[in-house]
Parts: sequence; structure tokens; C-alpha cells
Amino acid sequence: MVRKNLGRRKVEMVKMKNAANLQVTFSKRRSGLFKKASELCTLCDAQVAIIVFSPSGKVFSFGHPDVNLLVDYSSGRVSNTNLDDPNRKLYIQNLNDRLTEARDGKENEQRKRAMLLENERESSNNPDNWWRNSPAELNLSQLAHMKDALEGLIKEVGETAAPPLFHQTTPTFYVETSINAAPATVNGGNVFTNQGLFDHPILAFPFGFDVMNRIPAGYNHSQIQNQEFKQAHPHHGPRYY
Amino acid sequence: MVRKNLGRRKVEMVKMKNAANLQVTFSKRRSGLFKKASELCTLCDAQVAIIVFSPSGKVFSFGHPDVNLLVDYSSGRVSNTNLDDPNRKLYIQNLNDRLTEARDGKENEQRKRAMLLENERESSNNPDNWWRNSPAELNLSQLAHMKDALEGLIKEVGETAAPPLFHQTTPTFYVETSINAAPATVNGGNVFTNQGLFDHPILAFPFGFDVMNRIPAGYNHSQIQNQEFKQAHPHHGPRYY
DNA sequence: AACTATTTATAAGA
DNA sequence: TTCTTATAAATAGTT
Repeated sequence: MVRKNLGRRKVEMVKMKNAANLQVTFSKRRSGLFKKASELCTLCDAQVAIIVFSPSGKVFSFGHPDVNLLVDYSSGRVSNTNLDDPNRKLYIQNLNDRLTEARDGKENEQRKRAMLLENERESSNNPDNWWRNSPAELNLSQLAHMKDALEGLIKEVGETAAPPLFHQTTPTFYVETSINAAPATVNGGNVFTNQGLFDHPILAFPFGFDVMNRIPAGYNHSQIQNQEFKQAHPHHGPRYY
Repeated sequence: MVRKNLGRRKVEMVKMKNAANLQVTFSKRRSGLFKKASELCTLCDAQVAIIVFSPSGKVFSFGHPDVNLLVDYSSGRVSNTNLDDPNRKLYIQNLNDRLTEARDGKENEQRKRAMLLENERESSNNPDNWWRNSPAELNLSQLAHMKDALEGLIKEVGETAAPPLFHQTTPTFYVETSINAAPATVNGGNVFTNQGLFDHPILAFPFGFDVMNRIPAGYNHSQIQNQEFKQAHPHHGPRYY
């Protein structure tokens, strides 16, 4: 009797040629990636943010506890007074690290920074370093001044109206929304896909994905809330661990 | 004869209790996550950015082609004139999407946005929505005005001095650096870990991780360049596909 | 979207 | 930490 199914086969690690296959594989693997991320969060108490651009230009995100918070946080755009407890903890921990470092030798730090700046200038021919190529050069104190002005402005405007880059409501659980993809629910993070992220952040209201989570005892269940954007979303069901 | 090794065992999906085990698992799984991401990039021509905060406060990142570019991009902080080709393509694609959307009904869009804003106000009691709580309220045209001012300022300052959030040099290949973790090389992305990211981005020069990639025929090899931050880094060796 | 034979990831143990 | 081993989990190709 012949086998009905050859089973999984090894695949060469190069870009897939068959477009249809690529799309399916992308979908499966993105799913797998987000699940792995979610497990890392749950199992190891880590915080993870993922942004994925599909070859066709769709944007997907995973975040625990929140993509925006983690991205903002890692870029220093969030002030400590706004941080929730677990994040404040991390923040303070890192402030302490900085402090220790400063105690170990502020001058040494400054030399390192100057050196890095120099290295960066040298590498400005690399096309990947376009951001380094600038007609104007400001010294650190000038930058500090600019920073203060900018900080104030961002604070004033950003806190009033800047929406998160990705629209999430409930940490710890995740929802996946896409016109073609089925939503999935999993422990440990929030997942969104959004093709309308490219407005300027100050003006953009990422349209389309408002989410309500219901969490019956023992598992997590999520649904799209906003009728206007509801699609056919066969439910993948919760994952039990 | 008794088994020497019980083999992998199923693990309950809750936070691990044994701290030592947790650390090992975190390390293995983070590695696995980055590898999966890398494969997704290679196989499906996707672009992926990942930020991971370990429970002990370390920061790791993976990015293809570049964490900073993807993060900046998704937050609208990068102007299209600065985008490299593949990113410009994506950018334009999304501009087109927005255009289509606008053509389909600008008023309708505005109603959606107003509605979302309303929804957001209602949910401002949720502690996760702290960013929505603001004493002041601006209308869209006021915001547009602010946006323009802010955009100019950000462009002026940001392009001059803002360093990437994560320090990367070569797309397509990755390096992993950490005091305790061994570096790994893999096709499809850049990996960094950095505990010093928490300066304000305008002032911060993420210190410590400048990288040079050597790419012998057939595989990728990476090393830390800057002597000042060199650690003992047993080499994991390249991955062959 | 479901199905399986395989490949791949990884929990423990050494 | 690094290596091994047996098992759990992910997934390529099919239906």
C-alpha cells in the first residue's frame, strides 16, 4: 500500500519561487513565530514586540504587554511617570544600570561615545547608514537643547492625540485580525495586522481594529468589537496549555 | 537496560519556577525565535523586527533589514525621501492604499476616525490606556498644525543626530552579542543585545556594539569589532541551509 | 482548512 | 555553559 502523504520535506533556505506556496508558508510561519513569542513571554516572563511586513506589504504585529509601549520604551520616548508597574520596574532597573556605569567613570563613557560617533561618521558611505549623512552637525549640548524643546512638544502633542502604533486593548492575550487570516487566540501577547499605519502618527488613527477580550474561566477568547470592520473570522479557538 | 535520557518532556505553559531553568530556557527559546524570524525573512521575503526584554532587564533585538528602519517606518517617523529601495516600495504601496481608501470616501473615513476617538475616550478608565488620558483636547486641524511643526523639527533634529535604537551595520546577516550569550550567525537578519538603550534617543549613542561582518564564500561570519567592548565570545559557527 | 510523515526545536540530564 | 538524547512541536506537501 502506497503512502498517501509524503509528509514534511526539507526545504532549502532560499526565497521560495512559487508565489502561492510562499503566501501559505508565510502565513503558517508567521503564526508559528507569534506562538513562539507568546510562549517565551509566558514561560520566561519576557516582554516581546514583533513587527512583520509581508512581501505584499501587510503589517502584522505581536506585543506583550504592548508593542507600542515596548517600542516607545526602547526608544526612550516614554517617560517613567507614565509607566505601568512592570515597565517601571524595568525602567528603574535600567536607570540603575546607567547610574552604575556613570559611577564607574563618566569620562570614560564620554570617550566611548565620542569614539562611536567617529566610527559612525566613517561608515557614512554605507547606504544602510543614510540617516548618518547630514549636512549639519550639532554638538551634544546643542542637541540637548533641541532635545528639551522636542521633548516638550512631543509630550504636549503626543499625549493628547498620538495613538499607539498598533491598536491594542488587553495585554496578556492576543488577537490576530486580517481580511484573509483567521484570528487566533493565545496566551501571552497581542497580535494585530494593519495596513493603515502609515499616516503620520500624530494624525493617524489606525483604523479598523478595535478589540474586546472576553476571558471565560480557563482560557482566552477574543473578538473584533467594532462592527464597521468586522470580517468573516472563523475562530481558531483558544490554545490550552 | 535503563534509558540514560528521558528526552524532551512536555512543559506546562506557565511561568517556570526554577530560576536557573528559566534562564536556560529563555536563552534557547530566544535563539529559536530569532532563527524562525530569520527563516521567515529568507524564505518569504518578509521584513521582521523583534525586540525582547529578558526578565532580568536585558534587551535583545532582531531585525531584517534593520530594526530601527522598521520601527521608525511603522511609526511614520521616516520620510519617504530617506527610504532605501525596498522600503520605498513598501512605503509607496501603502501610500497607494491610503489613496484608494481616500477615494472610497473621505467623509466615511473621518466618521470612522471620530468614532474610534470616541471609543478611545470611553476606554480611558482602563489603566492600559493611560496615554489616552489628557487634560487637553485638540481638533484634527489643530493637530495637523502641530504635526507640521513637529515634523519639521523632528526632521531637522532627527536626521542630524538621532542614532538608531539598535546598532546594526549589515543587513542580511546577524550577530548576537551579550556578556553571557555566545554569538550566533544566521542568514536573514541582525541581532543585537544592548542594556544601554535608555538614554533619550536624540542624545543616546547606544554604546558597546559596533560590528564588522566578514562573509567568506558560502557562509556568514561575524565578530565584534570594537575592542573596548569585546568579551569572551565562543563562536557558534555559521548555519548552513 | 485538514491531514500526516518528517523535520526541527528543545527539556532534561550529563 | 555545552553536548547528548529522546520526545514534543512545527510544518511541507497533499487532499
